[in-house]
Amino acid sequence: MRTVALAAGVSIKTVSNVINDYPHIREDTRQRVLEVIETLGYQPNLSARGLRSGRTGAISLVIPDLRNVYFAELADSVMAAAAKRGLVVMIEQSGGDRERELEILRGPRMRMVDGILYSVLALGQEDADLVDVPTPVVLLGERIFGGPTDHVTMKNVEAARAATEHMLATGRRRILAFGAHENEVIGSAGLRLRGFRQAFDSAGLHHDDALVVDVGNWHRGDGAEAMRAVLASGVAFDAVVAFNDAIALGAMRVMQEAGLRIPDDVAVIGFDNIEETRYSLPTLSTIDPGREEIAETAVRLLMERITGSEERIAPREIEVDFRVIQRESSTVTVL
Amino acid sequence: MRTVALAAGVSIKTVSNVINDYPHIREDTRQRVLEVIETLGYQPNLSARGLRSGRTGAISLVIPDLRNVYFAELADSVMAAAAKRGLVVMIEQSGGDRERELEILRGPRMRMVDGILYSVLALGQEDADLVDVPTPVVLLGERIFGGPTDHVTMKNVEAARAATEHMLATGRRRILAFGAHENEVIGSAGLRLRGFRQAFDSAGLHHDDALVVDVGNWHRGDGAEAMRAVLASGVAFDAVVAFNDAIALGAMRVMQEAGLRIPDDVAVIGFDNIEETRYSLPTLSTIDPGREEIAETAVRLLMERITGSEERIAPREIEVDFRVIQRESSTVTVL
DNA sequence: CTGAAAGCGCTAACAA
DNA sequence: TTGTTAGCGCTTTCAG
Repeated sequence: MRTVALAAGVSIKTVSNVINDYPHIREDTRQRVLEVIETLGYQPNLSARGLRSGRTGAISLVIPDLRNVYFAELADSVMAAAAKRGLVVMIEQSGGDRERELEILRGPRMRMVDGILYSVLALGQEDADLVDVPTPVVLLGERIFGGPTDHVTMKNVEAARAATEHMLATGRRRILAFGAHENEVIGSAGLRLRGFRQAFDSAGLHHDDALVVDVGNWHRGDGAEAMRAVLASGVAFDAVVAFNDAIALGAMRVMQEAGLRIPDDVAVIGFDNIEETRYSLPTLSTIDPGREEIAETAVRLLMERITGSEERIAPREIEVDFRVIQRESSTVTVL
Repeated sequence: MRTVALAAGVSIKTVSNVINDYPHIREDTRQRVLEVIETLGYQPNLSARGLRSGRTGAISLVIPDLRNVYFAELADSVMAAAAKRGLVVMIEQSGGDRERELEILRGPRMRMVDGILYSVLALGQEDADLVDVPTPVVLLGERIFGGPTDHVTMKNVEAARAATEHMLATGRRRILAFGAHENEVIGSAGLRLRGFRQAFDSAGLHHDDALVVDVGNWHRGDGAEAMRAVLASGVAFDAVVAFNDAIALGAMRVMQEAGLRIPDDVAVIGFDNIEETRYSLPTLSTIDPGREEIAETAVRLLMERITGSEERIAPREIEVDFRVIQRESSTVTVL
């Protein structure tokens, strides 16, 4: 920078002003400085800037696992939203492990970023206070509500209810609630099960508890395994509301192997609208959780906290809209 | 840090020594300092450290697209390898666009990291010199060989040959080379086609050029589309060697819709061993490219360049071993 | 084994 | 509109 100043015949400060688009600079001075920067190939040292200004231009995205397509797609959307604002994204994987989720939040790495998008699986409502760290945090997901930070999530209850009503509308009655977590009230599984039940209740129908299926980890293999157990148990069903796409796809595979036709014998709907649902055989009906809007909103809220003129604004809870996407797996069979 | 030094009754330098595990410190001094750090909740300022030491502890991973499962899994492996060395990873997506790939490399963001893992799709051999930037770079992928930087890749030719030989061994002869790029010599498509042809040549068999199928982008949808065209053309075939898993899966779907049985009518093998291949129906035979080893090796080489005692070592070309993974899609049908 | 002092490259406050 | 100066928090000589 000193070299640039020298070569352009101005002071260091002027160079700084040019770089930062400080408004009051004579046009020819600016041009001269820009030229010199170009010819010398000068690039600002981000560490120094970070040290001085207290801002690094990076945010962190903490997620359980990139190999999980939902989170890879979320990361993609977050990076797009961040790039629009000139931010880079550092991704940290927690593996959905509680200790690791906390460790990451407290770790020195988080000092390298201006803010944190924090998508947790293991932390729960009782950990709300632990999320209160000096760095701005925007929480994602369904594990903690009413915590000390901004929170962006989807309308889980309503979405699950809509998915279930979609199944009821096609005439199905023996519907699996596929992906429950026993005793969970809050969290994706708990909320989605609640929405599922609401659909039955308000239709004045009874739902057989034998049709509530626990699936531990919501990976494809878990869905496959759980479906095998269901088939082995001999319980009768004509539809599946799966609480995410991965387990829906795993379950579909097992049903097809067992000779069940989808949607003729069993209709299926998932959750997340991952890309693969458009290409599976049959294509999978699902809930679009508004991933891009979630990412965009989360980054926006985080930026507001970072630039922080509104220091004392209360934590905000934002619920993004969803859409029911009907595909082959829940088509009404025309006879 | 000053506060810590004060509270512990030592100098700033001593605190720094403790933090950096400088060897010659009396044990009780170290303990005292560590205690104070703990109680005060001190955390070092990474920007300042970066400014002073010239190292930030971050590396960048430049990839085309996280939504592409192969790259998401690669990113996962890279992050694991980086975490082992205390590094954090910044991911940049290029979209496989040439301008963007170059822009990223030259951008100010790259000043925030100690090194770059650079996985390009659009850049080609003729761009080799452009990759020669001051920051250490390790190149991934098949677009540039013999460039100015270290390079880690898989044995593409050999792997494609092995995949094809696997098909030949199961008695197939009308084998589609699925995913070619016309006129490409280097690059994944070119190399894999070369390996494909080698298998035929050394078996003394002729391969019908009508069975070489161009697929532009190697996304699932492209594979589906290309397979539709093949079926419409009426050309006969009994096996598919697809140059990646995504197009293999897309093609499988189309074949199944068309009533072809896999592997009975058509055997299929892909490339990449993405997780989904273990769960598709049927499960997909594939080439395991040694993703973890690629990531581990790439990070190791990069670290060597960063710590850089071996400044003048010549660029290294490393080819990682692959494995043929046989699954349902290429099982020999027992009659 | 520990302390003092310099300076990494930048921006903010103030002065001219 | 531009220049001068101080200092962000740390590591690194160099002395003790």
